[in-house]
Amino acid sequence: MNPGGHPTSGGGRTPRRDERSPGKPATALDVAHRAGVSRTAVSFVLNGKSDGNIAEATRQRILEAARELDYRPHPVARSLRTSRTQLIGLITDSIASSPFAGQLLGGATDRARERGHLVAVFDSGERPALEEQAAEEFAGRRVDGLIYASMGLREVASVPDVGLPTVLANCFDARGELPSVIPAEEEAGATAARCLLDMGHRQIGVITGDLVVAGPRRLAGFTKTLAESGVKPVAVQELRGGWTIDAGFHATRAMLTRADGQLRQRRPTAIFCVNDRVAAGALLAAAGLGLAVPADLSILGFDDQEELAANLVPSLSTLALPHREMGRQAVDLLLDVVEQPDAPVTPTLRELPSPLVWRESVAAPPPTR
Amino acid sequence: MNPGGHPTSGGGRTPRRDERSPGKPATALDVAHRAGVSRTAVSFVLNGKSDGNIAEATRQRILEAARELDYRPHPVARSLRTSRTQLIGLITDSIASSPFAGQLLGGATDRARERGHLVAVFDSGERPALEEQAAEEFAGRRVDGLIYASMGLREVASVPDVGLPTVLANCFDARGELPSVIPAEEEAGATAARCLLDMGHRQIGVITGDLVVAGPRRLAGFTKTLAESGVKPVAVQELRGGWTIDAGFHATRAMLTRADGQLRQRRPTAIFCVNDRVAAGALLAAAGLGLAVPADLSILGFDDQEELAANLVPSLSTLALPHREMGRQAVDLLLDVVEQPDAPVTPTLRELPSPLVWRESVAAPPPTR
DNA sequence: TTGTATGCGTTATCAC
DNA sequence: GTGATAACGCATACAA
Repeated sequence: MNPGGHPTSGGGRTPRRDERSPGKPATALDVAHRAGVSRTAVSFVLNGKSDGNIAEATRQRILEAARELDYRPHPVARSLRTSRTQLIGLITDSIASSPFAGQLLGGATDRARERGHLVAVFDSGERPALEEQAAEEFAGRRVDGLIYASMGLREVASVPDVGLPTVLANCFDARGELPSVIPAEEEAGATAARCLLDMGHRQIGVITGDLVVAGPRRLAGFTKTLAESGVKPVAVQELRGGWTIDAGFHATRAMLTRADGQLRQRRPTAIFCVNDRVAAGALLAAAGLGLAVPADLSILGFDDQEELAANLVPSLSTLALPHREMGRQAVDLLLDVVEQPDAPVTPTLRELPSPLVWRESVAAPPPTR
Repeated sequence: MNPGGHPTSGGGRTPRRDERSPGKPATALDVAHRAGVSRTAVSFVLNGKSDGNIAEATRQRILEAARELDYRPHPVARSLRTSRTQLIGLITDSIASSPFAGQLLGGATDRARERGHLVAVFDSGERPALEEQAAEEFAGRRVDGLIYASMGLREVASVPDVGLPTVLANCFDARGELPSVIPAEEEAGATAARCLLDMGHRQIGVITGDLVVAGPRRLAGFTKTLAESGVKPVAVQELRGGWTIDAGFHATRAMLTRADGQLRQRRPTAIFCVNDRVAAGALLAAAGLGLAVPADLSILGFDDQEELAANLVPSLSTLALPHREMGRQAVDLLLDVVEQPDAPVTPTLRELPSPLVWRESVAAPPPTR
């Protein structure tokens, strides 16, 4: 209470109460007891509400007592009282099958931790029925909010509404009512184009695919940027269905050779591929045709599928979808609304850039021709 | 709390009190009230302890009341009381970077859900310091137990001990004190061998790698099973470091051709590859050498790296590491000890089989030779 | 400025 | 069989 009091041992006989027997964490009452104050004071100090309420000396005493006792508020008791669990539910259509979803998840858990939250995850495995169920289970568990993450960018028809703050990651809802964070696909296409343009390429080919949402946007940004420099793709191949290494291989051959198997006269000096697998096929096709990459032909991939892109020879320059960052920002978006329950729900749509990952497969075009 | 104890709203209009206004979930007291019994009775019935205590009629009445009110026990309140959060903490060295970790996670969340638990995850991103921190944070959050999962099979030196039940997935501790679940690597090697043997192959090559733990075991099982049939690998290549498509390509060429580039006389009719990337390289090498797969040469991969194996031409037969099952069983192991706190901790080591995934790249050897 | 009393919703211990 | 009553640990309106 006052400096003349007994800051440390109250009685003469060292009862050693400060060393709590392990397994019995200190409670707020213990702290109050030890600091010679009430639980209220403890609560105020530890929640930063001590400003005009608690004397500085008292505050210090409480802080010290808490430290000595290694006090941590019991999260469950706190939750019961505040009706906030500091838990986020993340529902995804497939963590399991995508190498990217993990990045998103990693970003989300990281950021959540920074903001004092845990992320509980549930994988619907592409079974929409389970998503609804998962949402309800999370709601029943009183999570503070929900994140829906999809593996591929897509528009989701309906998100189960269980009365919880919800944000979308790598997807968006038709009615644009929910905050969501997605890749800026058009910009990514533009980045790819600029990369090739800046290296001096003018004869540019593109192998695209029937990607539902992302594809057209990406291609639009690509061709538009090209057009702004007065360049038109010299060749375009559209892959349907399987964007495999094999498909990339054949598409590239078709793009580079004539029917008789000879190299075309007028052929691209650079090819932009819809994804890294296709780019891998392109690499192989080039090798088969005696074209050196990147000396004779530059190849730019998409996705930064690490297991693949970094291990090819030559290693693949590509664009990395911002999965990790989507995870982080989805959490931010969500916690912002969780922590401001009264604020109006702004249907934010954040579009994140896909950074270029420079490796070996892109260089300036060959001087001649 | 309930004003006047009227089951319906006080006013004459819109009685419908049983349809709780959303946002105000029914409590156990509400149920007791509505069924005209005490909370004790409700608790007994809902926790299955009604056997000799509650009259069947009463039991039914309570059940009905609960159903009508759509009562669900408040998990936070329950946790506070039982000091069990029904939460599992999963720490992994890299969800993010591995396509497999997702499977493990999926299996874990699935099984946890079946047993009434949620899985909160944290990705240390290969930073061991963070693992300790994560463990402490989970402990502070009062999770019921911890799972450590690693991306590649390995022995872990020390697992942070935060006084929580812990099990290991896809790794094991040096002292064998912790329950853990890992792939049966030797058996997997045997399975691969038997697969090739059963198809009639006797000239068998293997491209292995310097995989720390799994490699030797797997190879041991493979060669042992071969030996039991009196077969010795006709060629063995060991890859160091990068197990890339490219490495597989060159290793396969080396295995199939002589120094002058001609096909060897005595060459394998089947090759077992350390992983699917290497197998992809083998596929390409075979194609380059004019060998048809699987007609002239069978290729068996390992890992079932889906993005790759299923999309190659021909698609790759391979062995799938039991990641999903490891996740499931890790949860089972963990919850078994969580639910039997008094039982002695048996340092179980479960070894799970890697199923063969039949696709196109393996067939009988060519008749001649 | 500090202390007191109460509620969050459950489970568990007893007397009745 | 049943029904009060006490924790669990924290936060806070309100009284001192």
